[in-house]
Amino acid sequence: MKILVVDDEKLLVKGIKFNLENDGYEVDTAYDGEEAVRLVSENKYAVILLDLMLPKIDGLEACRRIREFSNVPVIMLTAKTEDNDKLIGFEYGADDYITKPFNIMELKARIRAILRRSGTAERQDSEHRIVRGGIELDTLERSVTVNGVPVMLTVKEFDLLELFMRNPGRVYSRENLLSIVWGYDSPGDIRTVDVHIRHLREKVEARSAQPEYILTKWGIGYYFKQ
Amino acid sequence: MKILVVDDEKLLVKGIKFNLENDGYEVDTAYDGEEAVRLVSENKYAVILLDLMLPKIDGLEACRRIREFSNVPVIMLTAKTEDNDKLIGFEYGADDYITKPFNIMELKARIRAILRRSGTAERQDSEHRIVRGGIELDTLERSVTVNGVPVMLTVKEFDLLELFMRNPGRVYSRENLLSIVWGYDSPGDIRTVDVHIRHLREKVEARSAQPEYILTKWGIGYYFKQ
DNA sequence: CGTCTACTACCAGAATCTTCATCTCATGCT
DNA sequence: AGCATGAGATGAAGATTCTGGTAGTAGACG
Repeated sequence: MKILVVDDEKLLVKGIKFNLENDGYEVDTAYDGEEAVRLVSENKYAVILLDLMLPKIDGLEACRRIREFSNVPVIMLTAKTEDNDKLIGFEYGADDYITKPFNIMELKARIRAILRRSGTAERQDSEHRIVRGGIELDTLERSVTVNGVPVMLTVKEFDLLELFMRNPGRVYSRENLLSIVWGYDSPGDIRTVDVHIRHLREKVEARSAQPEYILTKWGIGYYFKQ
Repeated sequence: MKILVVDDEKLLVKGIKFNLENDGYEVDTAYDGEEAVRLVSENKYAVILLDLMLPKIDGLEACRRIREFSNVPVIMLTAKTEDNDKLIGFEYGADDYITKPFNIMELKARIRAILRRSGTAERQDSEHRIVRGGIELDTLERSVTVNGVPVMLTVKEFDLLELFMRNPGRVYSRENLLSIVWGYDSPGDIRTVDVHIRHLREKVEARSAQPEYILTKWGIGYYFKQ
């Protein structure tokens, strides 16, 4: 399951690569349109993430050229300003688009949607309902119940919980969480994570002082009970 | 459940494909009449959306040729100007027609109607009457009653309500709603959705300040009470 | 031309997020 | 065991973002 990430911001590319690889995808990278087209012609990708603004050949043109020989799904990464990017993207053959800045959770959701649509390898984590212990989470409804009781979560709380529940046992540092849930360009304070974890525990745990699900790995970060 | 979309406006095709795939249909595309006929001869489609103006072979001729070997339902996509398209289309074997520009809800409704008629896989959401709580919605009459009292809705209000009632609990972002209800080429402001939601609430809810049916998912969008 | 619908801009209040100070507790050392 | 240290938990306030409402304009339609 290979994904190609194309953007001239190397930092962004590295961040996305890191996160997607952690999710079990294989990730190639390119920094300009020419290289992107070449890579696509030489490899078989499940999805391509393509920035609009690129050196040499821009994203739209690259998309058009790719379409000449491949039907691989393309997700365009667009800047917020340009309202029409969406349309233009579709016109040139893109399958979806996402506006920067985005957070990794959202990007992953789009990738899952694309893979589901293209029928590629229905992975366990492409499900929109996740149940672990007494916690049930539905990403379409963005709803959560604990032992059958509905719980209202805020956006950040929900995104945190979804990430944890998709990867139980895996420990995330605060830096990881900031970059995944808050976005790659979050300048935020590291302690902010603590506060949201606390709020999440208050809503999800029976006794937030002795958490049962969202546990602390001392000196490292947080994780969801295996 | 495969659908073939044929139009030379790639933008339009992509938009339709995107939306129909999100609804769980499989979508093939073609950009001229020749390719369309070839695809139909090689695949089994539940419905074909066929533009009138096409390169190589126009829509009518393509429709006629398809009819020589297949009874697959055809919905013609016609430009607004030509009033007689309808008749001509039927004459050449089309089953329905829809004038551009249309919005996705309307297109989906036509597709559902065709599928219902052709007896293909009677899906739950192909019903034309939906009742949830005190709200009854009839897509054929485009009428709505709340606790038995008829309510007059505008086009946008009705489309919003229909979408919500077909997918209770599912949360839609404003972007989702814009692209689904407003259409593939909507340049619209995101706040417009809020205003229509408010109007809808004023007509459907007992107290629109404490909505019972059309609820807000803070930071995400709107959804219909489960 | 008048009426109805749709769209946009703007504002105030509410919900959420962030920051910071303080408290508590796990850890490692003596 | 007792203590120092630093990491995590907690509480509260300020900043920010989001929503719902008002209002006014544009556009469609008869």
